Amino acid sequence: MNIGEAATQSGLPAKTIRYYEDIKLIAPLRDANGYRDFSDADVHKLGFLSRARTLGFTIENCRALLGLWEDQSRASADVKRIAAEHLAVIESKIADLCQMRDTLEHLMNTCHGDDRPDCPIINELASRR
Amino acid sequence: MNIGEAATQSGLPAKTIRYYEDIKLIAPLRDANGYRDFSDADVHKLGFLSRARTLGFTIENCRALLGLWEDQSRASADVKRIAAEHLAVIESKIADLCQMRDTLEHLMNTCHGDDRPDCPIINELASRR
DNA sequence: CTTGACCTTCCAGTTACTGGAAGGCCCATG
DNA sequence: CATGGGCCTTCCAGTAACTGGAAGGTCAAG
Repeated sequence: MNIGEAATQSGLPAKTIRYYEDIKLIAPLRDANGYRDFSDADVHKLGFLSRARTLGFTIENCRALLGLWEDQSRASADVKRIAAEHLAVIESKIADLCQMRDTLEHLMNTCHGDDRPDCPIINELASRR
Repeated sequence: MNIGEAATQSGLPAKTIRYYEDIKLIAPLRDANGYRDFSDADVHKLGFLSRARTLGFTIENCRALLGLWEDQSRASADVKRIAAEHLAVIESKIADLCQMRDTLEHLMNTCHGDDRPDCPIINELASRR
């Protein structure tokens, strides 16, 4: 099938699929006219990538996971380790963002937000520490 | 003062400070030898930028906030609006990450993570939907 | 005078795409 | 048979916010 159909079926934009071929995550065949020809297996792989990316795995994580997926004899521990590392990254990001949110919320609560110039948000950012 | 001292005082790497000059967030004077010469006001501004960036404001947010900081007559509502928009972005990111975390945690709990090949994490990623 | 710590500019790379230009291919309609 | 629209192709550039490194100038100490 052509890239448009593969895009529809996998839920990934055609541009992204071409990019994934560029970085050698997939290698669809080519028709005589130069068009990419995606097999069901290719589309399945794209779906895998789409789901892994949705879970926030990096491209290099995805490359590793694809390798493990295709290695019928890999240990589930290998997969779990990648997932655990990724989970740690996610949790750390969440913690950072929550910290930001709390600080910002606090600042917002102390700022009256009217047309007067006095503003605790700016004051806090400007304060030498 | 030289860039090294400005870096120490502001907590920003010298590279980042040069970058901020590049994109016209700051405009330190120059000594006869070509070295940047940072005033206390410059360093203060760098501290402001550092704190705003720590709170996750984008560079363009920072540019706007700097403008508001230097405008003694701006309304606090202007600042609060930027902060509120930013807060919404942060909260949306947190929600996305929490979603990822929950899904990943669930998958990790169902994966025994030993040396057998069967792995629910991979299976889930591979499942056609 | 040399050494080492500074400083300068410029170029390239990072992540994961995304937009757009220029041009080829395919099918249906007039 | 021509043409138009919708596919497809490649290639180049841009995004955000730095970061690393090379090549070379400056300065203060010994």
